[in-house]
Amino acid sequence: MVRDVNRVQRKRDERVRRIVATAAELFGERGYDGTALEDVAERLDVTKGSLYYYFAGKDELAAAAIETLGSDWTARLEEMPATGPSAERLRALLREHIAIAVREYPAALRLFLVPDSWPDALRARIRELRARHDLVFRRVIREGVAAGELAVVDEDATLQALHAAMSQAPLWCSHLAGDAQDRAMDDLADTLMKLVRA
Amino acid sequence: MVRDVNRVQRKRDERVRRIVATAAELFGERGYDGTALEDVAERLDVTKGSLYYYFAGKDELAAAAIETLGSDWTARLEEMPATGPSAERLRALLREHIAIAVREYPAALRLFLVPDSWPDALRARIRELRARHDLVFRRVIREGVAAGELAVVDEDATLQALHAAMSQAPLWCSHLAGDAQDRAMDDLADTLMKLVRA
Amino acid sequence: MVRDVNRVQRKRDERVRRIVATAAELFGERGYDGTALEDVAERLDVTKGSLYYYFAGKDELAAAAIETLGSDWTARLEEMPATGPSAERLRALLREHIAIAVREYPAALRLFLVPDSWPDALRARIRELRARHDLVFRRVIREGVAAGELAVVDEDATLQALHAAMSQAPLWCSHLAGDAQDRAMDDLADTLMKLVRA
Amino acid sequence: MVRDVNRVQRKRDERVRRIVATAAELFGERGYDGTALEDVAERLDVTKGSLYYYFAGKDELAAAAIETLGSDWTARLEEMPATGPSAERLRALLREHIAIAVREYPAALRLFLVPDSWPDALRARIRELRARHDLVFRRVIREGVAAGELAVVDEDATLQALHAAMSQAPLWCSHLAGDAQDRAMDDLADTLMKLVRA
DNA sequence: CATGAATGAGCCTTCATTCAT
DNA sequence: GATGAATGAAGGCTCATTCAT
Repeated sequence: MVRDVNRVQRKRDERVRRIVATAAELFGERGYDGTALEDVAERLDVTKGSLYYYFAGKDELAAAAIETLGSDWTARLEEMPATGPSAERLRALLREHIAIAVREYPAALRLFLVPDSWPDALRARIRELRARHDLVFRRVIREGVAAGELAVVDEDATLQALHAAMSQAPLWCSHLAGDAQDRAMDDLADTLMKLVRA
Repeated sequence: MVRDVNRVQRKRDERVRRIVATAAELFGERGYDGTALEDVAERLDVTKGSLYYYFAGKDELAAAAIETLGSDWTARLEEMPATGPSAERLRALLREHIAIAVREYPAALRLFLVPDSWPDALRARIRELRARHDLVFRRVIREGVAAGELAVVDEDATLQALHAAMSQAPLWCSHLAGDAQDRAMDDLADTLMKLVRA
Repeated sequence: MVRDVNRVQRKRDERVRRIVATAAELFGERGYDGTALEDVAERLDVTKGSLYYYFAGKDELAAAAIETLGSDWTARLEEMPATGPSAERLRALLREHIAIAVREYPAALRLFLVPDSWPDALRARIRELRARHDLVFRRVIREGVAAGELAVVDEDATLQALHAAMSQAPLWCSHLAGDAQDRAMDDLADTLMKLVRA
Repeated sequence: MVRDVNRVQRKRDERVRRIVATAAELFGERGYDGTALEDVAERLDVTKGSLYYYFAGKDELAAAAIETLGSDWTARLEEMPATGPSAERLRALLREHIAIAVREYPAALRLFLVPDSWPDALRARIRELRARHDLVFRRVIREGVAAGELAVVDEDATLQALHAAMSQAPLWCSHLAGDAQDRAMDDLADTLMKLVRA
């Protein structure tokens, strides 16, 4: 019995996971308005109606997608090694953030930086996710500053600038390929490091 | 007679100007998809259909809005004094750009930085406008670098970062008031100047 | 005074004439639904609104256009020489009718043969015009039959068939050019003459 | 299972069939421009939007309507006995064609003979259908001519004339009833036979 | 659980018509 | 007389949402 309930539950979770992942992809690619539930359903090989069995509506699905996307992204940054000089750690974080933005969520810009186009209910949640995301960078910078390795004019302004620049990277890196793209990402990371130079 | 023609023309121009201004506001606030012609018309106290007397369609209206907004903005930056040390001139440009973004086009972000949500035909034009806009900054930086007053890791990356950060300023400055807002804008400008520090 | 009134009247008539002629052209080319008053106005280099000074609305203009077109067409056929053997006269009439249809009113089909797409008020009038038009051919045929030069299975059926075939000529002759077109029209006329062969 | 799939499919087909039939009726009655999807929906007692579940748009629905109508019609003619003297076979074909036009597709005229009012995409298809339709008659005539039983001035012109006359039959036969209508159709068929008389 | 089907609101666009100037 | 301007009613299309099966 309990076994069964668990199995059923696991199956449901797995299904929800797949739906959310697909939705995140599409919302990321095309934005909230540009993504039709039909598209999500089609990519999942189910019908539109089925989605309503798992989510109350488009907004809820979008919320879950953002949640997932934001959490995954932050998690990957949080998993990075936390030792060594602050500058090196920050450089690595920036580089990884840029790479994720360019390669995996080319339109995360829409998810994180233009919250106004999302239904009201989602905006607050987006802000929260962003704050947690922010913390990963803020901590390193703060440590670096405390240790005298880094210096900033203003912590908030610096973080805003960093995020802004990184999130827009896809807009001008996506069309590059191979080495050229890697180099562009390196250039951006190096450029941004000047913001915290002592 | 000629007077009359002129008067009529002036009146039409004025009307077109108002429509475009209103459209720019709304497109800025809600993005392309989020803005219905109905909304634009309503804010102008006319009916949807009337807009078609002046513009062939939503795209053309959006194009005009972008055009106007972009040109005005660039023009104001181009009018700034072009003498003195590069660093000072650049600082002034950044500060002015930020002020315009925050105070007048709080949602220009959507017009300039998320081109993917715009119809294909408009994206190219947006890119062009942005390029011209870009040139204002690029020129000063290049001169400064040539004169040894400034230094950049990479010109393109630097410009992208500058623009990205400035355009997003409204997202975190708009809710501040008075002095606090001024200080935040100063902080951002100062922070960004580090990107070109020799 | 009287002179003036006359002059004014003549001017008005001339203007009405031009409007109707233009409307006839366009209705002929594109049909009732496919023709916008804007188009008519534009071709006349006036504004849409002006048309309402001369006609109460689209229907009335269309009525006048049909009237004119129908009358002109019939008049041209009525002006043809009325002497000689019936067969020759009929052959000439058919040939001329086809030529007018192909060269001048390529879409008269829409005016004469599909009356259902016209507003109710116009359909009756169209039928009348067609009847008068019909008479031109009917008379010659009747004379020919009476004189034993021609023979028909049934007068009405023959006339319907003649008109139908001639009116549709544009559909398959229009795309031909020069001699080929002339030959096609001759072939059709000759073919149709078999319908009245003794 | 398979049963179910079949049942669902059959139901869908049946629905599509009804929609197409209704659309054909209305397009036939009022032409392409004169028929609003709203009208089609209303006659089917559904809402406009529902039609889009089955057809991508007005054009596609119109295409299906034409297709069905054209195919059915041609099929019925192709099924007629293909033996006996050419003249007799042709006479039978003409008579049947006229009967179908008058009794079942009184407005086919608009579908087949006024292609100019149809969107470009459909015109080509209409032409194709008409060509296939044409072939039924063309074959018999060609055989008859080869056998010396029939004679034509020009094959193309003859076929055009035949089709034109037959398709317009409804315009002047529809209002007749019973025997009178039958006689009118006979008269037309007999009249048209003169076109191929040796 | 999932599907097919249907709905209804909303959007862009066209156009005949009206009217003040 | 003519123009510029505005209106309002359609009409085509999309899509989130609902629901019976």
